[in-house]
Amino acid sequence: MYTGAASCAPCTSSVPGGGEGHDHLIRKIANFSSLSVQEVSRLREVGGKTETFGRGEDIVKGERPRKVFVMTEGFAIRYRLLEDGRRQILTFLIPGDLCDLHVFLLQSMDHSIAALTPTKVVAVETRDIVSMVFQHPRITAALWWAMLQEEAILRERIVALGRRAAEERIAYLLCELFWRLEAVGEIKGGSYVLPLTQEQLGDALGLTPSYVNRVLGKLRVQDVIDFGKDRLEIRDVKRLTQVAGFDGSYLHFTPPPEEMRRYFESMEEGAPEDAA
Amino acid sequence: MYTGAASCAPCTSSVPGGGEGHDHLIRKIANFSSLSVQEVSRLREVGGKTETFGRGEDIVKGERPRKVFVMTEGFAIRYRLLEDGRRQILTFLIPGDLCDLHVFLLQSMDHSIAALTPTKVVAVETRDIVSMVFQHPRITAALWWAMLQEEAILRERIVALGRRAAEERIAYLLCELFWRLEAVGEIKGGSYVLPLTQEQLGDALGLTPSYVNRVLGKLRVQDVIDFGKDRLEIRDVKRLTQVAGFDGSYLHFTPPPEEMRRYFESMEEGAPEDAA
DNA sequence: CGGATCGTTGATCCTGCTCAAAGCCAGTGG
DNA sequence: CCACTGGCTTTGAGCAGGATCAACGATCCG
Repeated sequence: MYTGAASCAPCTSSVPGGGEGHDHLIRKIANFSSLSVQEVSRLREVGGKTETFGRGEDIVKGERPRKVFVMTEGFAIRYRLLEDGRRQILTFLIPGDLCDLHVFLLQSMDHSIAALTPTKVVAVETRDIVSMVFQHPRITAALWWAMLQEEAILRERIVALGRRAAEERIAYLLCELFWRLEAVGEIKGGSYVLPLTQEQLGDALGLTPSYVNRVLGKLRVQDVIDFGKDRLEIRDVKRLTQVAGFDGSYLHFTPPPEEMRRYFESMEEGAPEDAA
Repeated sequence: MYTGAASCAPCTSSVPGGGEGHDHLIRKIANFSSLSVQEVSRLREVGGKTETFGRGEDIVKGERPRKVFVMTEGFAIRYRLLEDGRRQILTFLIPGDLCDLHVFLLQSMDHSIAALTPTKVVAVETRDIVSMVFQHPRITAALWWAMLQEEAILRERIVALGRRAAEERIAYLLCELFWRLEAVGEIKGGSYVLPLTQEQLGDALGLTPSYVNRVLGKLRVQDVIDFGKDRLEIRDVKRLTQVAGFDGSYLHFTPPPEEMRRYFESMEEGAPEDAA
């Protein structure tokens, strides 16, 4: 069994095992379930060519999606533009995130994805994903989990936008990114790479750049965080968490219920019917 | 082939075929893909006992989810409470909606679901869903699609909360519900059942009850809508759409790309590998 | 009839927006 | 090495969309 780095607590060791492939993804999944060595290598071999995008470049435009992307390096956003130029950033994509696990069913994307920094993605053929899904229940479960997490993140954003004040929102987002980056081993000490302008932060949180600036300033003066030059330093995690009212349980970095694990394992060897 | 009511345009005929089971679900799916008669009956037989909930009752509390629910009747909300009592409504559930297609993977729910009106749901065993998924690729595709749609709705809500003004948000939500109800045949003429208080509307849109009231008043005076007594009457769809800046394409009531359809159909008869 | 819940309206306040100008780089070109 | 530029941050002054609070009507229901 490959268990990877299964803790939620700080941990900065690098991922074991070979190439540059899906290490972040595998590591992220390891927070949730343990895949067998076989499964891990099956996952690894599901790779297409690596594609590279420059800062600001669109990874997926509005049109019909063809492939699934796995982020392997960089920082990207999903976003939507309104006709009058208003922009809303929907999510941030970090290494290990799946771009569009099943959008191939759709006629068109309802939003775009752009790289904020030089970004690498592995493009996987839809067909490879689908056949893997039908062959490896445990991998399927892991991918489902990733989708669930993604959805939970969206819901949490809704809560933030609907019911939290500016300061809370900002603190919340910073907490969330901390946990997510943590889960793929991208946290060094108390800080992480955050290649965002204040305007982009605002576009994610429904705020204007100047106001974001003021709030950041306030948090800096209070020595809670220091956000500058593409890097966020968290000076006081406790305070930040508290300001945010953050509770990370929605990220579900926690193994699934025991029976479910068993159930998926039992499907591994054929007969899906005879589950305990 | 069962094609059901596959149009997006107004249509009020009732769903053909037997019992009270998953008719709304099947009808909704029919907007997107056509299932065979076999598949439809397979779907129909995946039913557990029907459970009933009264107005205001919780359907799913915070705890560990065990089953998948399919809404067959009524109107419900997913919501989250913050510690200080603030509430955010995340989504509205209408007949044909799946409650929690794969949350069984999680240790705990991060939000709750409550009935706004007397509501019926069919509780399906997780295991039945999972085995159906592995046996019927086309059904799987349909369920995936439903999940995608759900996610798109969440994203669109984020856009609304982040970047739209109060009036736009309200109009937007009303448009969305119109389309969704339309897709399951719950629109009569220009109006639909909307058993919401203004406070609940506010909780969904990040607004206070009084302000919701003012905006509704304004829209009523302008003869765009009339919202009263658990029913919304749309007086001027064009104006409403325009006020909202609504574009329904994110709901993806549109068949999937041809090759994908073929691909899933090809998997129907065994060998997942030999796709065109 | 009394009580609850919900809708309506007004007065007032404040969070966060707008607009504008000035500083601060990092990169570029001379 | 300097000047210039363009993006980003910082700060200020003023404004407004929507919040708050409070009171009063409806309506429903036992």
